[in-house]
Amino acid sequence: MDSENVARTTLDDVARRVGMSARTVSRVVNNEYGVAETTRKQVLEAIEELGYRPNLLARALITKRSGTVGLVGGDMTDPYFPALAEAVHHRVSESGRTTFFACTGNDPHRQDTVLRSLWSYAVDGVIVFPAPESIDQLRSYARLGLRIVVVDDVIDAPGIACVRFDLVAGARLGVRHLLDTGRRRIGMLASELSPPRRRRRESGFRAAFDEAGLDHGAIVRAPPTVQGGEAGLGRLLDLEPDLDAILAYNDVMAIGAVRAVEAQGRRVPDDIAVVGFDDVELSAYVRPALTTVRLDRALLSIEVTRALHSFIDAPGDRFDPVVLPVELVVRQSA
Amino acid sequence: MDSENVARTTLDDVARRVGMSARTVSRVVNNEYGVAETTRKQVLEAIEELGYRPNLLARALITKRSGTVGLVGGDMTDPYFPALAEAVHHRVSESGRTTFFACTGNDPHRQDTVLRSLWSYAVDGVIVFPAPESIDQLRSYARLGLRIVVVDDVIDAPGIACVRFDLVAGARLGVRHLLDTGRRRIGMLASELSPPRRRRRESGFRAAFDEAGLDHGAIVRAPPTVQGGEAGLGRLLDLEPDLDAILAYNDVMAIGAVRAVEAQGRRVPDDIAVVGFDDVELSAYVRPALTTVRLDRALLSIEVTRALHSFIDAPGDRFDPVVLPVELVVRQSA
DNA sequence: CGAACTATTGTCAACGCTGACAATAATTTT
DNA sequence: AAAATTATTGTCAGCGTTGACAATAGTTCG
Repeated sequence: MDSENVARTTLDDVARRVGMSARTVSRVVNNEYGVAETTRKQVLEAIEELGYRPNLLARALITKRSGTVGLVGGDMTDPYFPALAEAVHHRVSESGRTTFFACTGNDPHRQDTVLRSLWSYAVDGVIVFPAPESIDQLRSYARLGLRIVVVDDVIDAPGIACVRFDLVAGARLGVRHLLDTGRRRIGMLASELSPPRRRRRESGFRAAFDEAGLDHGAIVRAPPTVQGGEAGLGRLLDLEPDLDAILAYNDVMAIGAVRAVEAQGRRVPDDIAVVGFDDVELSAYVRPALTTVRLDRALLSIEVTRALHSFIDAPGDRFDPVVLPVELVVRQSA
Repeated sequence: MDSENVARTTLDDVARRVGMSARTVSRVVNNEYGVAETTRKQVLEAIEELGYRPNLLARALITKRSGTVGLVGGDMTDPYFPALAEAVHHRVSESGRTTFFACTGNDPHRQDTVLRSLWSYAVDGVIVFPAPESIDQLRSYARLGLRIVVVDDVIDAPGIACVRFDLVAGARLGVRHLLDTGRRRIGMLASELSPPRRRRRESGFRAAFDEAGLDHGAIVRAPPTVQGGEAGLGRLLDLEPDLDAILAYNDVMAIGAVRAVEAQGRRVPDDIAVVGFDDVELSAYVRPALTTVRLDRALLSIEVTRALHSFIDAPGDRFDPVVLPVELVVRQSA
């Protein structure tokens, strides 16, 4: 019963079986033009019988294409990721490709490992939520021929396309909503993972106050997690004890903030209003339901795969940066 | 500036640069024994200068090993998955391997595509949450030499290891807790995705009543999502209007059930108690916090990678099935 | 009927790497 | 000093495919 020595069935095996050359079998497998109908049938039968499966490694080694796409995120446990991943997968599969997901933990070193693997497996392209300080790394992979779609950053290089949300506008929207509803002591919970160049929510935050002729409130950075949100809110309150609103980096931090506020015996939104970013499913389920700046994943998945496909199908290596609109979803928390 | 024709640097390129054979360079790259220290340095320099990166495709084609592992889940948006994925990734990376994630949408056909890709890329092994009705498929991939660790199902075949939680005990635990707290009209929200052989929560549910000498309540199957939980609860109430407790397939359904109960103007747990399964992070954040049967992901990730590594490192293709213990986490919902 | 096609199949090299083993140079041993 | 040993490097084939092109058989046409 034991069967360790299961040498994979190869083209040659199938070829021998039907008394033809491997090349002909290859033609059948790839649905190429110019195979007699009778031959095709015979070959297909033999393939079935022998359980032949093409070796994609060998194929990709020659064709330099693998029919796979990589989606590289920072953190799978960020609830923003999974639904986006599903959507991307879906769109990508329409072109007959398989998507593999990987994550970097926002560590440039891990990102390098991941990209190396993907590149080396001749993926047709990757979509990356870049780890901090990894622009040069991305550039160098692009130079090696890897087609890259970068989310949420701007990198001007051949082979790299950029898709991002208009986060500055998003933050403005959030702050304006808070100002409009009478809040004045507004703090911001930012992410400590964002490198300076990517702190666009913070820019928007400041800009909104500038435009209103007001001074902006304190900005505190913490890990973009529930715990981070809780801790960050504590620090924000230390800086500004009579805070009446906060803008959070994402919904997860916002949820942490809400928890921390309530743990203090204060109420959301009565005492402190909270606005998040993302609009993950969770945000509607939580109580109070989160008011948040929606970063529409359906939209993102469309644009990101469009960029990728344009790279794959077109000969060029340029793609104009795309900026996606955002919208404020008002629920209960603000 | 344009640089489309970036032929990858190969071993030969490096070899030519230092005036040695490709084989020697290969030795350096793979840290093999028997290279002069001076040569090694020269080669490393050349590698650096030329930006050489080994072509893993070519390597894997020969060695039949790729240093990668696949984790195949049904649904990324199930919050159980991401943290498990992170944990698995972490453990796997300790052996120097990279993990790729893929999902099947619980569709056997998609699972086939995914496994074919992974197998074909010579992954060292895969961890699979199997799609329904896909046992034969898994068997056949095992026969092709793919090392498989199956979660939550039992398949007796060489090359397949099985790791699962003791869900029967889990359901019993849940029901007993409900009975102990005075509930009598207990319904169950099951998953419509589970094929009969995998309905172990349902078995446990029934068993608990048998043991108590009582008749069990209604079982309703719905999609294992928040919406599914909401809808399922509605149907359960139709069947049994004075329900006072439910056991849900997972936390996500439980959350849906809680929402539906509250939408009806009833209270959790006062009117209807709810017990879930999984213990995802979310369950502690939601209000009322969920009472749930914890399926410890840390534990699962350990066992699952242990199984995988035993396959990879050992010559055998047998691995005794592992059954993991569960525990009831009592919070507010029951 | 021979030339000119078309349809079908085959041959061979190459993709970039490593396994097996051979060759050479340097060092030790007897 | 010759033989044996070790350290270092090289040669060659082949992993399983496909691209480029050759060859053969079958058809069409003037």
